[in-house]
Amino acid sequence: MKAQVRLKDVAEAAATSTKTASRVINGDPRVAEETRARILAAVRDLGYRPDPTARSLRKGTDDTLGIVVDSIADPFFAAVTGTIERLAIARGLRVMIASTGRDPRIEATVVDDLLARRVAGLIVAPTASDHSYLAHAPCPVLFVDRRPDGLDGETVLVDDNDGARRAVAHLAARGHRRVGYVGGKMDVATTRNRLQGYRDEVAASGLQADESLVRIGRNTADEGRAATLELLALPEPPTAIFSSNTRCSLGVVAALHACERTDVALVCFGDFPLADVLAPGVTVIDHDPLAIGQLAAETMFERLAGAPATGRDLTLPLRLIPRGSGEQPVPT
Amino acid sequence: MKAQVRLKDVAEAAATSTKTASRVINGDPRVAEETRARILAAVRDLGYRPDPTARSLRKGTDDTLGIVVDSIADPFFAAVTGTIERLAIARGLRVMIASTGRDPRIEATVVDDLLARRVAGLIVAPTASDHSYLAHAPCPVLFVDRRPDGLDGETVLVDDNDGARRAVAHLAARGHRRVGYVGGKMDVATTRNRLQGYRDEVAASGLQADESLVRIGRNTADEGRAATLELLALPEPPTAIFSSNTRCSLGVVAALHACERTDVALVCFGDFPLADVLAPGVTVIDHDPLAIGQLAAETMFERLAGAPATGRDLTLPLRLIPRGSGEQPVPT
DNA sequence: CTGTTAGCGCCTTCAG
DNA sequence: CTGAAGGCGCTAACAG
Repeated sequence: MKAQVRLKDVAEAAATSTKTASRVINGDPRVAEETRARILAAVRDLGYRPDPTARSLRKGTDDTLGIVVDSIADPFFAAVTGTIERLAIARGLRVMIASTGRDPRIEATVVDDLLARRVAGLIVAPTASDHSYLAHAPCPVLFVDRRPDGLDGETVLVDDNDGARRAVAHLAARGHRRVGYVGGKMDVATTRNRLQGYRDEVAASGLQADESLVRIGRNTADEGRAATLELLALPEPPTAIFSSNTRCSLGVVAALHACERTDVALVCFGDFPLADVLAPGVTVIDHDPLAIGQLAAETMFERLAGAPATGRDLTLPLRLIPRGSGEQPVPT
Repeated sequence: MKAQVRLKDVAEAAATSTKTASRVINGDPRVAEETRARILAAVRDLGYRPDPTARSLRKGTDDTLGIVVDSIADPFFAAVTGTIERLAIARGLRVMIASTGRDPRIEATVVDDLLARRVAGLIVAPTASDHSYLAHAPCPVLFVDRRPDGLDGETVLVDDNDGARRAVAHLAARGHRRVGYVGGKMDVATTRNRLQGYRDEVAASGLQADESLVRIGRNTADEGRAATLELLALPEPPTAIFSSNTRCSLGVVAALHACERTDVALVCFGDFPLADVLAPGVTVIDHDPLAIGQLAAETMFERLAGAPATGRDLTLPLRLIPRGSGEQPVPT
């Protein structure tokens, strides 16, 4: 491998000092035009590329954005992360992505590492645990999808409670009185808020508040499928189901189709591919991951540019998309 | 923010030199037990964490793996990347992920940047362009999904040609003579190989080789949908379709269902959620992204440990999963 | 077994 | 407008 071209080499080739070369590289205007031209020529000739590591060590900061999510393989987070990355690159920023697997200890480790690498900013989907240690982070911190515990962090999210309420209200309006709930583990705020919204609307609409209709702790399609079968096997099964996340939804849909019970009404939190192709189409509460990613990225860019954090939630709107499954009537 | 704890602080607290403290941190055995204990105590007391940037600058290498893929939002690459990341973290390695958007210039930029950051190893899904510049990379390089141009790089992939052939042969065995092809742009080797496999098998099975049946350059679900409608509108439409990638497949499936033409047989390259739930279920050639990620990660770990690259392809097996759509008979 | 010296490549003083 | 010296935090050489 050929030796690395250093700033010093550029300076020598241009018959000047490293500092002046550095000024040109960093766009400092106080350099004579002629000198600048000579240095730029040398940069081109030698193929000089600044060493980000050395720069980072010296400046104490890096042009990298840290992103911490549950799992990069989760389609929701993949879409959010992909959007942020695209916009970051367009602004000349790099991106480091790390997954937590929803483990607070792993989260602490990867966040520590990212901070040690002097990231310019940090975007985190927080797991359940105390995040007060991020109150004095040396860089802007922005949360996505969930509010952090123990800290008034600025957060980009949707109104999970309201979304769940609207889903249940939609079913209630079609006459359903027994609505099942399938959702994830309660260690995640998103899940808690959606379940709360379900319970709020069950109470508000005067639906049957039967705890045997509530199946939580289901984080995979297989668990969602199993939960659905359990609900259908109840002595008094629900006539409608609200699925609280996409992983579950894929299992719920699979179970209903496998049992040929698509007469059971269904509303899912989160859109997914082919939801509109199934028969009946799946009615969803859509929370657009691209919009979330875009708002997160733009907010972070503002913080990096010096705009102070509001500390308030940035709430994105939800859309209910009726496609058929949520409009199934109560069997007579 | 409180000042960073440096190695020097640890050394002073332990009444020794930075070099000895460094030895302890790095597990060098040639340190007296007593000194080691004193230093470890100081590390704990002060909460010392080594600075990866400084270490990287000095050592000329980093414990970070670079991953470069088309798009982190693509489910296939999300799954591959997620698997690699999980395994890397388990081995104490960090991961930097970058997307190219299939643009060779962006690829060159992000690869350059990753190399400038002294990544320990690089895993790349190459875009169309000359990759010979990676022949002398200062770290192990491994390719995934596609073979690089202009370079005998070690590559983890599946046999795209064979998979396409098997898909077409499967349809031919059911009596189909006119099989449509829907696929992506030809700038990607994967696509070229799948189209070649299609053509090879069309010839081998004596099917009708009609170029109007071939729709390439379709990289999104919408484009896949449009291509399907075009095929169905032909004076002599195909009785079966082979879809060459998942993005297309989602559009093809949507179009067939929207037109109520699920009598048209369909085999898709790449499995996707709900493929087994649709009616009929979608027959696919499955290339397991988790297995690809795992093999890539493990191969990279071997290279990092010093095992020389074989320079040969690491080919993973493909499975044809019949679910109904690929077994539709020719209408009589 | 331990410590001193000298950088890695860059940028920030502070003088010219 | 330009340059020389010093140091970011760490570790490889090379002594002791």
